[in-house]
Amino acid sequence: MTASLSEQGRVFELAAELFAVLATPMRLRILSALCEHEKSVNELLLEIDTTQPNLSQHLAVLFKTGVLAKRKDGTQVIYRVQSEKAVALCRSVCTQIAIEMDEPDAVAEGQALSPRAPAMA
Amino acid sequence: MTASLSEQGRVFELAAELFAVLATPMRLRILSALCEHEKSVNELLLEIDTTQPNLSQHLAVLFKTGVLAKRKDGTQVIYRVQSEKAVALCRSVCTQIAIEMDEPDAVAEGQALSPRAPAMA
DNA sequence: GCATAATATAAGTTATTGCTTATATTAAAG
DNA sequence: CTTTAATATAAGCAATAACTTATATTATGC
Repeated sequence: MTASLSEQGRVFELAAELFAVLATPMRLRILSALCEHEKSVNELLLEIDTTQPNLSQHLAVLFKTGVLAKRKDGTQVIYRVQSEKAVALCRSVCTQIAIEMDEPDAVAEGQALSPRAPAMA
Repeated sequence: MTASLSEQGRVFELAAELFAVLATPMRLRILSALCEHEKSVNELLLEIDTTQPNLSQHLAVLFKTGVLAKRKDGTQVIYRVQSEKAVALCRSVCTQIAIEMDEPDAVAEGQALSPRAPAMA
């Protein structure tokens, strides 16, 4: 933290924006699914359990913020990961959380996301 | 990404929760201020430019999620960073954004948070 | 004990967000 | 052309979240 101090305010705004984009389980699920390989909306719809419009909306958010890229193939639209850095971010957080879910002991001593729930933080 | 696959759903929920906690400039500012050293609410109030209740509320969020810890000293409450991992996360994101703000060139080629705005992603 | 300083909580307001249902677009197939 | 498949957009709604103003709590100093 403690960025350049000159445009610090702007930095925090942009960082908060990025965190907000990743702050929903649906979008993390989508991102995770696309980590395997690029997929069409229909393919995603098969494994993600939501409605088509809802999926489209989330994809739009991820696209607009540069996390995903898309390409048209005939009548289909194929999405793929664009920002490897965003993926790396999610991966490290999720990995850490998964670890702490398996080790409920380490949680008690103050590195948890929540005093009760195991987490990353 | 792509966590344990067993409790993947829960992992995404917790990860999204953490991201949500960090998804506001105010809380990033607070965290940044507390990175220097622990501070009382009043001290924070001097450098953060918001109202006292608003600050208290944000501190409560950061405390409840384990990002901050607090300690009472007489009539004061002194907050400090509890989750070094959360700090590391913010630091890496903010650093990356600051770098990209200084290098508008690198942004154009698809690693930006937004097609327009420079960012982390 | 009373006044005051420091912090927290409550209540109300507004804006945003995620979801749903319904409709529009676009392209391929026939 | 017309129909159908694939995706996007629009409109509406309910829940959440951040902020404000006002009030409550708690501890200290007199």
